[in-house]
Amino acid sequence: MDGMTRGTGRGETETAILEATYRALCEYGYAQLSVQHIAENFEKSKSAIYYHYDSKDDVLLSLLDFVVETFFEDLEAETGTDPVENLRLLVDRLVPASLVEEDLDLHTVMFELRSEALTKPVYRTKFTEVDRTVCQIVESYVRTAIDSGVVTGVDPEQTARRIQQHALSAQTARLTTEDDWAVETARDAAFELLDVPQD
Amino acid sequence: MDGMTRGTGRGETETAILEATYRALCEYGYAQLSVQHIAENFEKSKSAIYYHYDSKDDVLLSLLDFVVETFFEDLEAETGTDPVENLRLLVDRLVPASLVEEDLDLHTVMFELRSEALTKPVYRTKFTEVDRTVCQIVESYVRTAIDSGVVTGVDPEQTARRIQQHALSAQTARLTTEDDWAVETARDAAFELLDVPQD
DNA sequence: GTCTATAGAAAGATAGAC
DNA sequence: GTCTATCTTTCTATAGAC
Repeated sequence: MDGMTRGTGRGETETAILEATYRALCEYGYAQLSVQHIAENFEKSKSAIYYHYDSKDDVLLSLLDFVVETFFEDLEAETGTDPVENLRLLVDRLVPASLVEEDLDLHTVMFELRSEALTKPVYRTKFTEVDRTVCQIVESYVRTAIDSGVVTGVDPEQTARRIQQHALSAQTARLTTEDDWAVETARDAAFELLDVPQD
Repeated sequence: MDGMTRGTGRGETETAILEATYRALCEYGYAQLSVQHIAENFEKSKSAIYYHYDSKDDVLLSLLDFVVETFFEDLEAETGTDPVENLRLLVDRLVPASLVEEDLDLHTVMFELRSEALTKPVYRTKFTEVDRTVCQIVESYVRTAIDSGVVTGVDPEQTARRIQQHALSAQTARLTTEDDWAVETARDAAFELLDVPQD
């Protein structure tokens, strides 16, 4: 039994293909990505990819699910007992001041796939769900903080939506411009909404 | 002399090619775009495109300039005399509640090109400049409103940056999800920053 | 399941006539 | 400047051996 693939309906080879696609997508971007590029990041041959997936589109749709799973696993990892601290950590993960390479790659792949939502309804539906789920997670954390009495005077739903939006704009700016003040601006705004200091 | 091309260094045919590329980009998206698709939206042949441009990349880089010019022309159009009203109109153009098809296409093309900034430094540099310029424009409008005494208690630079970020997140959400509350959230937040009612 | 080899289509780009 | 025709490369996907 492979720990990485348990319960996802993906075997080891499928996972290896998706990881190769992930790396190739970081390197080339969606527009320049070919099955050959995927194969170069994969220990087996190009044909093996077609044995496990019907088409290039099929691989990329599976990658979408794979990446979204990873994103939410990272987002909800290690929760403590202090509601305000948990909220702070959540916002910090949603709008990180800086990214280690691993997280930068995840954001890059997410954004590359998101950009396909402009022309492909399946992608659009998926990212609608992603953004809704982010809002729901933030909202639940805000509600817990309110119930504990430490955070007051905020509307959980509106606050969650605004934080999600700040995360989205920070991500877009970080990945598509050279300026990093956008991330700081978004972080400041997000923490201001909660009347919670950043550290 | 053609009014549309004056001072841009583009002839009629170059402009027609860029307009065709614009339409093809809306229809197919950057990843699926081919020179053939451009030619299908163009009255002349594929070879004519190569006579006027060195390569597909060359066409798309020219489109980038073309689209950015159009964006800023639209943004700074028709200024009135009331500083607060001008500011309201500016924010309304940056974060429109809804888009007519023409503006939706412009935003779509801008976003398709922006997504290339992840892998292409030239695009990244351009969008860095775009976002900076948007901030500068908003900042100048805010300063004018402050000088007139109607808007008070805001830092022009920070406010401008936040408004630009709200515009970016609204655009991303509008183009990549099915939910439209994101746009309302961004608009509300932007107008709140100025303590100016939306209408 | 994985390989090599290749079919078949589409891509970017050019040649040469007009 | 624009055309048709074509070159060359690259792409997606498959065939058939192992």
